[in-house]
Amino acid sequence: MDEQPRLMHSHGVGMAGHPGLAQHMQDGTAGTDGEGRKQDIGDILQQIMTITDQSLDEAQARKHALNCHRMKPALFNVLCEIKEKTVLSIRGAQEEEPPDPQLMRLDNMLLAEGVAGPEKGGGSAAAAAAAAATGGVGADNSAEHSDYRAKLSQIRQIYHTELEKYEQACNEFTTHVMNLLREQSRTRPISPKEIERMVSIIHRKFSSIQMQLKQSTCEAVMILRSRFLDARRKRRNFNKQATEILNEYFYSHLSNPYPSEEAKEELAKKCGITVSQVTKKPIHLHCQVQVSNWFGNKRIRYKKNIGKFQEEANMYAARTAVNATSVSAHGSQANSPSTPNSAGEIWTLDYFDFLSFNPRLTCTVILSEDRSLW
DNA sequence: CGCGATGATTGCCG
DNA sequence: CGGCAATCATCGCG
Repeated sequence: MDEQPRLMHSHGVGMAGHPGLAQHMQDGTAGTDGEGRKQDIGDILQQIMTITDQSLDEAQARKHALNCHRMKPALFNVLCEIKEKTVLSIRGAQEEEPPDPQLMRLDNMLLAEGVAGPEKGGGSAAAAAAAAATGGVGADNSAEHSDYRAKLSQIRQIYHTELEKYEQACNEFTTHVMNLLREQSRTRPISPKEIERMVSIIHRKFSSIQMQLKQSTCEAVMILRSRFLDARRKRRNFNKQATEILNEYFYSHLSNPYPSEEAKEELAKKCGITVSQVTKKPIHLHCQVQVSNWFGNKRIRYKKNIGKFQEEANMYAARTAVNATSVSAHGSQANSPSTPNSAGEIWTLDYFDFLSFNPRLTCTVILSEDRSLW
């Protein structure tokens, strides 16, 4: 290594250019006769003709010599510094980026759908949950669900292989570029920092590609969802037993048909309404929601047209009354109002407002109960 | 096929 | 956040 400083001269590429050429020039100037000159010119021409043959080696040699120059590291550092000041300072501002909210949204969704996350764990856990939930009532829709799950796992697989492919490509490309830059950094000023920046640019580029993948995967899942699980498309009526139970509760709590969370859960369990009905959100605890839906619909529809439900009401009231008398002793008719509206109000509506709004119902209500109102 | 029944969704409100 | 009211979209019966 200590002989490097002399390399340039020993190779003869330093200042005079072509060594042989310089030699001959000197010889030429030394000679005085025209013959010698002609000879020299001929030599030069000859060498010029052959110079292209040597140029590659020549360049290599030159490069090598330059590399090994003792001032090279210092010069390189200075150049890097200058470059950094001029170039990097311009771009330096936009370096850091906050985590993209869109990307986070996509990630969350993929995770929630069981596409991302643990390869088998999330998927099979969700599948198991779905299967367990379906076990209650739906023999028919378990087939639907399995179809859905199959498609979903297909999507998941594609997603993962693509993701892996991208990651691999990213790594390969990064190392390639890094090698290239490292190689080039021997002849032109490239600081490690710059390489780092390049790498981060590459990563950003690839992650934007990944985001596209995530986007399209999300879309695919949404389409799958709307195809298979959109409740409105694939609505199933509750079976007869379930509606019986729900109606029973409704009419026996007619004065306050607002089941608590526990009651809803109880009802859902009793009816076998698990997630048998299709749902939109991640398959979770939708039994209560369904019960809530049912009660919401029932309340509103009952209130809208009590007359139409009168018969039904009487029927269930009679049934609960029979049950009450047959099962228990006589005194406990606390929560079995055999006729509706014994409290004088329909839940939220004041009684008199209600009457004035629905004159045709006055007969029903008044005749049925509560003479004290007269 | 038409129409009422019905479960689910959406927007609004307290 | 839960309930209400309106609305949607499918179901199921005649």
